[in-house]
Amino acid sequence: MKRRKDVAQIKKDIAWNTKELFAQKGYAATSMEEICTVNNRSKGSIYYHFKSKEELFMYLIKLSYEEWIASWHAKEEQYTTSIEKLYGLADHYVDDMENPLHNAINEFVSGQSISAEMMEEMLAIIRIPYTTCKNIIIQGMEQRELKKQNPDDLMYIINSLLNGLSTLYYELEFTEIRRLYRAGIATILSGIQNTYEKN
Amino acid sequence: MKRRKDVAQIKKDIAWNTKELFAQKGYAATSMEEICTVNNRSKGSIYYHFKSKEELFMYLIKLSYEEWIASWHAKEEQYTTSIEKLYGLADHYVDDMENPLHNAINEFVSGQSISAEMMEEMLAIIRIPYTTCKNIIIQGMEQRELKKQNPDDLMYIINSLLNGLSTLYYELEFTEIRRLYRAGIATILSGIQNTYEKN
DNA sequence: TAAAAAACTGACCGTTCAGTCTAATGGTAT
DNA sequence: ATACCATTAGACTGAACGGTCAGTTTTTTA
Repeated sequence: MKRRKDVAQIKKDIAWNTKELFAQKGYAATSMEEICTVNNRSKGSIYYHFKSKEELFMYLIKLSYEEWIASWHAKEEQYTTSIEKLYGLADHYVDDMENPLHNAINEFVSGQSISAEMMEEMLAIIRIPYTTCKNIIIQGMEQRELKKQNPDDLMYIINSLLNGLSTLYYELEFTEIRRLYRAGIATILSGIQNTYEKN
Repeated sequence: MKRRKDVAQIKKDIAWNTKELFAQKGYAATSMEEICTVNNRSKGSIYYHFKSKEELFMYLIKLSYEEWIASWHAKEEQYTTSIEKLYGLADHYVDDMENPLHNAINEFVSGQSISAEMMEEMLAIIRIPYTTCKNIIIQGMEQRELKKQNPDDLMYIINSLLNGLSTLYYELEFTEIRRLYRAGIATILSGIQNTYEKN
């Protein structure tokens, strides 16, 4: 009863092969023909495994975020303090930056033809990194490494910073970008305001 | 010798009418037919004023950023300290957030069919807010309001934070978002790390 | 007021797209 | 060997796309 090939694995392969395309060109501008090309597969084959472009995209998004959170949990164990974890999280964002599906997702959900439940599903996926960040923050406050304040606010702020830095992809070298991510965390930790009076 | 209508004004009208469309649906997913609809104009009329969809888009981007920097310069005068200006800049980002062309721009430049000089032009436009931010930072350091450090680093960090926060558009209320922008600046100013030893 | 120029229209064109259909392929069980 | 069926290939479809153009209407010119 065993199949020639593991169908689930084929679906994953197709999705991963397609990630770079969606990440670089966006959802609408990526054609099914191009998807066929990068997969060395025919249209019939792709449509045998996915009933639509939309479904393939959603599948890829889910897969990517599952991968993201899984590899973070693996990394997280090697850090102890929450401050180390914040720097580690910054690194994790950098490692993931080469294929930023973020823009494609925004384009996808902004397009009119999206059902309510799909929207809900997408929002739930997007919230994963927020939760990850929030947990670190809460730990940091419990351990008194961080000042006590609204954890949700801080979660949004740190996540926005790390997301926003990804736009430097086209402007700076990779090592420079990594340095800036860490500098961003350092800045948020220690602040930039001069505590001495002027003069 | 005066024309019935000012051609330059018509071009601007068309561009502004189209802004929301590009902002919400992205570049590729916005069709010329839709652009005609929101302008109450025929295809021929649009193409009479713009030689291509691409040109219309570039024109809109330029216009938007000119508007952005102009209205900022008007606001800036009412602030004195650089810290006030940073909060003011955050507000300015919020005011501009309803039609974020940012994603459309990313999609546009990532699409393959873009000439080198157009790419250069686009990058120059995108750099406008960076420069704006940098000037505030330099002033802040000169006035000793801010700690001395690499101004470029800080410019990238603050800009990334303000850009990144815009993705909260779909998740939070407008007043909540405005509060978070200010909280973001406050956080960067004073830092989050506890300066007391733990225990 | 007649002629020229500017502004505009919408049918039309070639191309590209997501998705469909059917025939071919090849592994597996009997 | 044969029958079966999961899988694949790629020609095909209809809709939608960006862009063009011959021709009409409106305004300016002189």
